[in-house]
Amino acid sequence: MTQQGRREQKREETRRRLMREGQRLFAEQGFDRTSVDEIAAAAGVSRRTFFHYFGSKEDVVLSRHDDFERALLDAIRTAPPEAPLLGVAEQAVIAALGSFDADEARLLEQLKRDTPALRARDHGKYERLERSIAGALAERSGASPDDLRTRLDAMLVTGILRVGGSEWVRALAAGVPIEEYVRQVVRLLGRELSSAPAEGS
Amino acid sequence: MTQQGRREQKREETRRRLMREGQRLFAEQGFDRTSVDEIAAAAGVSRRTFFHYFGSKEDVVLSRHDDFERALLDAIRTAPPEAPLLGVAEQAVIAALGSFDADEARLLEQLKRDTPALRARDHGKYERLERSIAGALAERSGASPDDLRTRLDAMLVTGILRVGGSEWVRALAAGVPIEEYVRQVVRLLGRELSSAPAEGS
DNA sequence: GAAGTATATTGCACTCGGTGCAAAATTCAA
DNA sequence: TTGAATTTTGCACCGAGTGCAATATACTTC
Repeated sequence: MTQQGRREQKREETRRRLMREGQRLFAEQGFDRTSVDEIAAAAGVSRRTFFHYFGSKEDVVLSRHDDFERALLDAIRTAPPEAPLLGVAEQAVIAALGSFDADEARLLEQLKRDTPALRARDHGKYERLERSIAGALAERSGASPDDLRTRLDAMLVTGILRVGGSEWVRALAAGVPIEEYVRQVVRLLGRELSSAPAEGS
Repeated sequence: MTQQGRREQKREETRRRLMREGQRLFAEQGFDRTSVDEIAAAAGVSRRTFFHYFGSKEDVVLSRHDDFERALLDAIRTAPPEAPLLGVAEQAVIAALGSFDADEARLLEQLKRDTPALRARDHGKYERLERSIAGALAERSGASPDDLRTRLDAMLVTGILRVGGSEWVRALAAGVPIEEYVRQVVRLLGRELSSAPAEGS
């Protein structure tokens, strides 16, 4: 057992290099004007190898989502069973967004702003996330993940994460702490929805 | 002026044929296992021409969205200015979903269920729709479309449309009228959110 | 250290979606 | 009928993504 994890280590290293070079090129010349071949070459690796690390070009940018998805789902699962939905959402989103590098977040947000393909893929991820959240919520409540209420709840959590996250990044310059920001988002949402719709029309 | 709009008429006809054949092939063999060449051939037109009618393969299926997007946005714009958000959402979603063919909706829902690429593109459309909704809401309220509250409101409307629509299609067999269904969705949402989150944690 | 096994990397050929361009066919207005 | 506007088409091209088989590299065993 001279070196147990040299393979794994090298793999990790290559992955990082691909991400670094990818992000750099994207930032410099835009997402669309950067080809996979270019990224692979910059990372000193073959085009074919690139696809062994990332399933798509978009994943170079969006793979970070997997990290905070995990954090979010964990927070939902470990929340006290009697907590109200918005409370759970608040904690979960804070947990997810907390582990986020400011610079990287800003770049990501900017790339998403001017790259339709990236936005589409991004939303595709949110769609899958929403399903996972529905699953986690269903575990908590004992209901089915396909239950209407469960789906609506999942929709809310996802929406808070998405909109809150994006707006928070934009406000990052002001140095607002995440906790406070998310709390305000949730408060705003609660107020918006407590005004009942017209019942008779 | 023998024929004023024969061009336009023929164009419309070709478009319809492409959609019909596309939907048929998708239903028969699945979205992924149907190529653009196949659709074009079935419609008796060249592959290149296909792309003069649809920007992408997905659009063959999703172009209907444009119709009910218009209906939705119109409903938002013409809503009384003092109406509460959930009321506006309710009316708008009813208006949008009302003009929907049941069979086609079911096929679409099924295709979306087992085609990731389609789901992704679908969500991409919702993303754009959410922005449009934010714009319409901003017109009403005088706020900016980038305002946090406006964005959250737009998120809610989109979510109601998306989840409500999808669930409604699943329940179509039971013959529940749209109005009632959407109203229940909104009521459920309102109840969910009126329970305030824990303020001190 | 050498031999053998597992895994990573690579090149290659291929499919498919999508686009630019210019020529040919069609529709429309004079 | 002539000529302009527009549609259709073919063709060549790019880039993303995949399957496969060969080669190189890391790890294990003796």
